[in-house]
Amino acid sequence: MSTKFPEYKNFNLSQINKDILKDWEENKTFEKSLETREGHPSFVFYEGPPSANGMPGIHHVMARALKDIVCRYKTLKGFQVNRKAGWDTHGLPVELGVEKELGITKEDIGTKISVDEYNEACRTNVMKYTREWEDLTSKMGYWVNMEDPYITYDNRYIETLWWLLKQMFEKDLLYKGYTIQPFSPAAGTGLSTHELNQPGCYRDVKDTTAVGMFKVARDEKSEFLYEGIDCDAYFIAWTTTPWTLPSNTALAVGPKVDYVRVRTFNPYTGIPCVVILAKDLFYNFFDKKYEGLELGEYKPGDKRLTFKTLSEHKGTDLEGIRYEQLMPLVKPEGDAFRVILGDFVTTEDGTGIVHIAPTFGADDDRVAKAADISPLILRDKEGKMQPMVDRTGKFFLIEDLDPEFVKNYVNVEAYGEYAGRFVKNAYDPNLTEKDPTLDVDIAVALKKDSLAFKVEKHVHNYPHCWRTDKPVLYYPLDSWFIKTTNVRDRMIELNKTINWKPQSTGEGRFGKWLENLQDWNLSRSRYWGTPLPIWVSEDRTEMKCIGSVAELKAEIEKSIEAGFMTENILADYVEGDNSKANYEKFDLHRPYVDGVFLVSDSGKKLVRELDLIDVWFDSGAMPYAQQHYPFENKEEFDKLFPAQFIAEGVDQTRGWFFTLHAIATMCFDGVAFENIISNGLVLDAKGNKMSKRLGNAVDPFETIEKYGSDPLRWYMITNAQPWDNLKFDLGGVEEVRRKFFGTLYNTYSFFQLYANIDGFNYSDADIKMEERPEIDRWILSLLNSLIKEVEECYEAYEPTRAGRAIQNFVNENLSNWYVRLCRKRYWGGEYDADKISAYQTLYKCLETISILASPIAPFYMDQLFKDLNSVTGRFTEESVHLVDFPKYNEEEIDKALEERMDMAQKISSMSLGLRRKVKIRVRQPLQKIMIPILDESMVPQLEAVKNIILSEINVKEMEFITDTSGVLVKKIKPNFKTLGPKHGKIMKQIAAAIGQMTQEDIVAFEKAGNYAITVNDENVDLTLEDVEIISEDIPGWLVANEGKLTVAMDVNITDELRQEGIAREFINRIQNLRKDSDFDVTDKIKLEIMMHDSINDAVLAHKEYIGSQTLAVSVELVEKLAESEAKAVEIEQGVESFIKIEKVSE
RNA sequence: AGUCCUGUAGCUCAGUUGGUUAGAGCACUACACUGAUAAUGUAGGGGUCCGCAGUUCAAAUCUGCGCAGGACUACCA
Repeated sequence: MSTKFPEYKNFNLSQINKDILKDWEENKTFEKSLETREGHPSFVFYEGPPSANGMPGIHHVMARALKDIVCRYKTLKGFQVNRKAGWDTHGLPVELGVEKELGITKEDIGTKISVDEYNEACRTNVMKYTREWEDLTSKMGYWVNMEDPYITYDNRYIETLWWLLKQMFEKDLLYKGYTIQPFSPAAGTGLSTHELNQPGCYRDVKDTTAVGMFKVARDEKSEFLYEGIDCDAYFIAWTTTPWTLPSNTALAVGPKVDYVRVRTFNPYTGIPCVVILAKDLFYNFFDKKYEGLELGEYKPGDKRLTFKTLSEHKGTDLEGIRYEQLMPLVKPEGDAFRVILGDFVTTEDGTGIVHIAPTFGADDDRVAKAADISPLILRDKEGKMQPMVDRTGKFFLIEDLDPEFVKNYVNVEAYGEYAGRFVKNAYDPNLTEKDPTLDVDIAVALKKDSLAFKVEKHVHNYPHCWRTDKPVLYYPLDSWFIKTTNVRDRMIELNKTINWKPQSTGEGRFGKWLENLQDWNLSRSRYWGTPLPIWVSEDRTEMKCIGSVAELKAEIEKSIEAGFMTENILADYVEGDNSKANYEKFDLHRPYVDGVFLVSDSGKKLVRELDLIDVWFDSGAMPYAQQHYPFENKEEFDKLFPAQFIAEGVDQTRGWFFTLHAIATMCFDGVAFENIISNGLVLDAKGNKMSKRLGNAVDPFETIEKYGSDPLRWYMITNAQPWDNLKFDLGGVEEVRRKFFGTLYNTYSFFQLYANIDGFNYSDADIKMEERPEIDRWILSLLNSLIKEVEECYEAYEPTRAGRAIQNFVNENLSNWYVRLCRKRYWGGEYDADKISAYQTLYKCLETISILASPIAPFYMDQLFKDLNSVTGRFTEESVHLVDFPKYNEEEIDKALEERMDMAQKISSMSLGLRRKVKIRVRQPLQKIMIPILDESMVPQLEAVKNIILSEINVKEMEFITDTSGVLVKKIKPNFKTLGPKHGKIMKQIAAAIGQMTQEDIVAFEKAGNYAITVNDENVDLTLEDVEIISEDIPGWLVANEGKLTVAMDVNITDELRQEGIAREFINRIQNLRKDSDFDVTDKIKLEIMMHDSINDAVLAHKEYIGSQTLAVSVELVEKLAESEAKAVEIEQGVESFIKIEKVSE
């Protein structure tokens, strides 16, 4: 054990970072933090897997610091906190990265490059930055087990996913359907919302829009719309994509929207007609100017369209009314052309009646399905159902359709006009933007047939494919779904049991999302990902879902017997052997699984569905898959699930948080996590998003290298609540380094300096609390309050508050008050009980801080802990991260003491302020201050801290004035908190009445204890509780006040005081000189002072005092000093002397 | 478009159950202190608490409507 506390020449947190890291590695501290907690209750934490195909950024430090803080804290509290790292390895970003690197597109996969080669490239590429990730993890001090991470492409991981999928399959939660999804005909692929949200995808474009006229079918139901008219009635509906009009099969009206029936004329052909539209949008189509005109004043070709409102109807009145197909090119197979209700219909634009083409709009599809309306479907040569537009973006050619279908459903002549036309010119290699579009041609045709009410160009925001720059279509695509809507209510219910930080993300963002939950689209038409383990017969009547490798192996055997396969790719796999080697004998990825054909129970050949599953399923399944459950860890699973804590960015709300929750609900009917922190974004100092492109991204490696990770972590955690966005500013990191770590380091250096001189090693018994001086008991009281507060904050998952409390304690209380006031106790003098108490108290504070702050600043706090413990050996643990969290001692918390020290601080501060006002420096002693006493309890409180105040402000006496003489000028203020509830409305008058009280009134009030006033003929009885009386002034004195406290200062300087002041000036100069001469703190000196009339008396009178303060063995006043060996000093304005100091050897 | 978050000093942030002089740090200015010294303290200037309306004796705080910034989701005639 060392005898000296280590001394540092400089303070380099970056170096400490490296030293401690090395120490942790050598001593296996992380492993020990788990081993020493073996057999303790476990705290379950899940690590959300990052993808290692990109470099880690500064925002990762944020999320990981949060995780680390909680895990380290829980370890201190005695829990065993296993944390397994993981890698997210599948998915589109990986594939796109590889495509870019290899310079290929999706279409090249399987042609220019084999699927096998492609996936191999992905497998390599995805781990490209593994080393950088591991490096950052280590340097930032994030403790997580990187030795044995879970990797989502591992066959064992995939096996668990298959098992989960099979659970869902058997619960009937998997189905295949189609949805309307963004589709890029130019790229021939569907687009994920992620791709659609790339910057610049939504652009303003100018398209031809049309208002179509849908003729109301006249029957019993619609008769009221034909009442009193002599022409046809039409619903009018607007569309920005006229090419979808041939696929119209319904019209939607708003249930609460009011509609009007208007007699007018077709603006293009002048034919009389009646149109129906939303009342609110009436004037968008009819000009107010012509309101008064008679209908008959209109002549065909006129610009001024006359009109007359006939009747009003509710949206609900229109529901169910039938209309004639607008463009009868193809007949639908089922029920269609009916008015339905749509909750999304507004009267913001259009006509308040919405054209529904279920094959080309997501909303359209949804409402049509709900109302049993058929989409307009064609049948192609293979007999497959298709929308009117093929995958290249053109209307199907007649020769590509099933001839039987064409015969029965297609109006060949009418359809032929449009067959083969591209719906956007951009898709047609032969066309430019200048050529007439299909939209225009359709609009023209409608005009000609008197079926268009308005045709115009319109600018709207439309999505474009980020790869081809061409417009996107909404298009029906086949997909596998998980029926999450079946468990929606259960998910909402379970979500209420989760502790979200912040609460609003759980209730609001996540909760609302659950309420509007749609089925989870599981399919991805890609190559690198977990294959869907479903095999289907060609006629789609039979299918099998495979839930394990063993099951697949057995099924392949059957298939070989049936003659569909010749070889079992799983032949070498040994069931029950969970070793890595056994699972590396095969590959569950494409293309290998695609080559597997199975046999159905009735003997049909089964082919695998080519889809991969959504990568979010991979990560959402990590609670089970990281354990290879249920193939391994089946028995102890209740110890591994659910997580007590997870943390990720708020952007994961609909990602990881959702998939974790969904899978846990469906497969285990429980929550996957109990407490969760979702942190906000890390922005640059100006509040902009960081991006490599803009060059404003902060490099975490550089930052840690420069400052060390402690200030970085401390800054990130304490600057703002983690769920608020952080405007990251390196200046803030620097400030934290200086203000918090610098102060703490200074405090330690101070302690170390004197403790080493006195040989303090905490071997003495603890000085009893009651024997310690006031100021020690005070800082210990605060320390215990701090332990309590910090513990509560950590328990509540609020590290920000914990860090701020610690910082405040260190800066304000420990350094700025305790150490400052106690300096003299350490300096010189005997090694007595007071000094021991001082060392023990300061030591205790530093030691406790090192533990309390260790979760946030793991490096420096460990260094501090080790440095302290290296001499005292108070802990057997070698690292702060292995000890137990301190217990606070309620008995040591003394609120009265904290309060009176607070008064002492205020009085000192006011007194120093007064000195400044009259320009009397603190070194000059003054005779006394006076403090008016308003409340008898103040006297003992102030008595107790009297000496602290007097020495702090360099004043000899403190006098209390109880106002019997009436010298105090008092001020009275109403106490709104007590008066408000009692008197309510007349508060203002009461306040005014109190304000007008005279000095005599106040004195009388104080004596009697109550006071009656009359306000608005109402008698109000005031008690002393209802007011606050402070003394404001003492006439003739220099006075300051703050709150209830008032200080009056005697600023007369007697000769005696002046001499003492001069002595202190001397001491100051001598100390400076000692320091300039590089003397050691303990060196003894001989001192000679040159005489000067103004100082001689002072030096003589305080010779002893000067000597004791400057360690001078002799103090001599001399006539003359040679200039070469003496130093000139100015004691006060115009008074100069010379001093000579000389070191004396022992 | 919907949902959620944020808006307080030049900057970064506190601000308890509504209670009457709205705070801290940084930066700036001045002064002081200093054997903790590449520190430190004291004071000063600096505020439409985003706006408007409402509730209340009393609103930075509660309610409503807006505005601005951000995130996510969606994309619609």
